[in-house]
Parts: sequence; structure tokens; C-alpha cells
Amino acid sequence: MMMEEKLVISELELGKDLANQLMSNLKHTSSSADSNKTLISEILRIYQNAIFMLSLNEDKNTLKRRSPEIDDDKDSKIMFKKRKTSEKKTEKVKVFVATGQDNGSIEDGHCWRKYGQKEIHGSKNPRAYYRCTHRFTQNCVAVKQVQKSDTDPSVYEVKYLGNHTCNNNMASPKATTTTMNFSVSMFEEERNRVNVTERSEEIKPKKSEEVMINLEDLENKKNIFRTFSFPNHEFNENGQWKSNLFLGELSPATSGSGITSEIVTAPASLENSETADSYFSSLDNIIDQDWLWSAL
DNA sequence: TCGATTTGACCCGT
DNA sequence: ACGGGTCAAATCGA
Repeated sequence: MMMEEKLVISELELGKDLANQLMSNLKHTSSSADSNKTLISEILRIYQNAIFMLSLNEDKNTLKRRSPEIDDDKDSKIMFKKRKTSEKKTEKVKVFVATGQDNGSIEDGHCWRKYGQKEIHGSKNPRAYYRCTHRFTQNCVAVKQVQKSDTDPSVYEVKYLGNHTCNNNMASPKATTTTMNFSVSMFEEERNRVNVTERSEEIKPKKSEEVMINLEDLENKKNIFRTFSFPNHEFNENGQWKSNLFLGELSPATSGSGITSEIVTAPASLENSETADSYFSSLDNIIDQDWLWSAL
């Protein structure tokens, strides 16, 4: 294992410990909000570091692109047109898992159009390929891949590649509910599958909702993002949440550039999201600190 | 009728 | 040669 990978694992382990500590705090309502915010900030910093290390590592392995289209018709069959090889900017892959619908069309606030499906060697279930509906109208390069988990049919693994550059996000749901379900996964898909399975037993899928806080530095091409998971918690009037669970999963967000805060529903119906929104905008304030970006 | 999905072939990296 | 990603004609369905 490379040194960088060890460092990243070390950072992530630390983040996990802090998340557990935060969960413990949340179980005891006596702990102060400031203490919780400090923990959140620390967790963010740790993940920031880990992602930064990985992005450095990624830069070493520059992605190879497909070569530009060449017009040679020498051996192409007449019945098929030449394949267009568009330049694609594929950024770091984001992976998260979702539960619920059988068709795998996980609602994430964007319009997707399926353009392919493939049987994957070694997998029982095929992988479906989706691109943003606004790919041609707005040159949006966002792409996602959805594959049903082999181990748990109720779990879908979703990979996001590229970022949405379109302006056609579906309207944020009217929220009100307080049940939130959020997952993060960057490098531990297997573990996440387990976590989601466990969570799906504890939380009614119909009420699940994903809240994503996403930070990305596109200019630096680091595609850095932050996400949090606050499953099964409730927000009170002060914008603090009352939580009984914190599963400590990660889930990459689906879109956006720069700093974004986004609510995406998996099968959910919400009313009254103001408290949640205000909470997360306060989180943005925490996140949007100079120290956070100083490492970049 | 037209947009979305399906599906087999093509392209490319390993 | 093989596997994964994408294309695009055919098909579906609202």
C-alpha cells in the first residue's frame, strides 16, 4: 500500500472516530451545539485532507482520453455511422448508494436520460448509463451509472461522473419532514452497502431523504466535496437537530460547482424544510472558512 | 408525434 | 482479446 493511501486511511479513520463522538453527543441532548459544530468542522477538515491527498495522487495518474475522431472508413460497416468521440471531462468518480425503488431511478434532483446498459463481468446485475437530459441543449457533461447491488437487491450503487453545468435542476422538494437519511461513500463501497442495508431496516424508505452538502473546487480540478449524513434526525426551531442515529456514512453529492448545498430526495415527500435549510446554510457558514481552503 | 428506452454494435484502454 | 463505455437505430408509450 502506498504511503499516501495509508495517510488517507488514517485520516478517514480519525474522521470516523469523530463522527462516532458526534453521534454520542447527539444522543445526549446536554451537549452543546458549539461542541457539535466543532466536531463537524473537524470532521470536514479531516475529509478535506483525505480528499486533497487523493487528488494529488490522482493528478499523478493523468486520465487518458480517447483519441479524437479519425475519418477512416476503410473497414467500417456501411450500416453504422462512425462513432463520435466527444471530448469528455470526467472528474473524480463519486459513488453513493441508495435504497428503495426497483427501477433504480434514484431521484437526485436532476433529469437523466438513459443511454445504455451493459452486463458487467462478475456482476449479476447490469449497469445502466445515464446522462444529463440537458447534455446537448446546455452542454452538460454530467453522467451517472446505476447498478443494483449484487448482495442487496434493494441497494443501488450510483456513480456520478462530471458535474452538472446545466441550470435545470428540478425544484427542491417542499420539505418538511424531519427524517433525513444520508450516506457518503468515496472509497468504501463495500462497507457502505452494508451500512445501507442496515439503515434500510431502521428507516422506512418512503421517508428517506438525502441531504447533501457539497463543496467542490472545480477551478482546481480537485472536485472536492463534503457530505454529511444525518439519518433519522429532527430539526428544531433553532436549526439544531435532534438525532438518535448517526451512521457515519458518506455520500457524494450529485451536482454543482463551487460551494453548494442541496437537498435531493430519494423517494420522499417533504413539507417544511425551512428549518433544515437554515441549518445547512449555517453549516455552509462553518464550511466556508478560509482555513478550509487554505490547504488547497 | 415525439421524447425516452432498449439493445446490439462500435470504440478504446488494458 | 476482452471488458467497459458510448452510439444510434429500432422500439415503446404517453
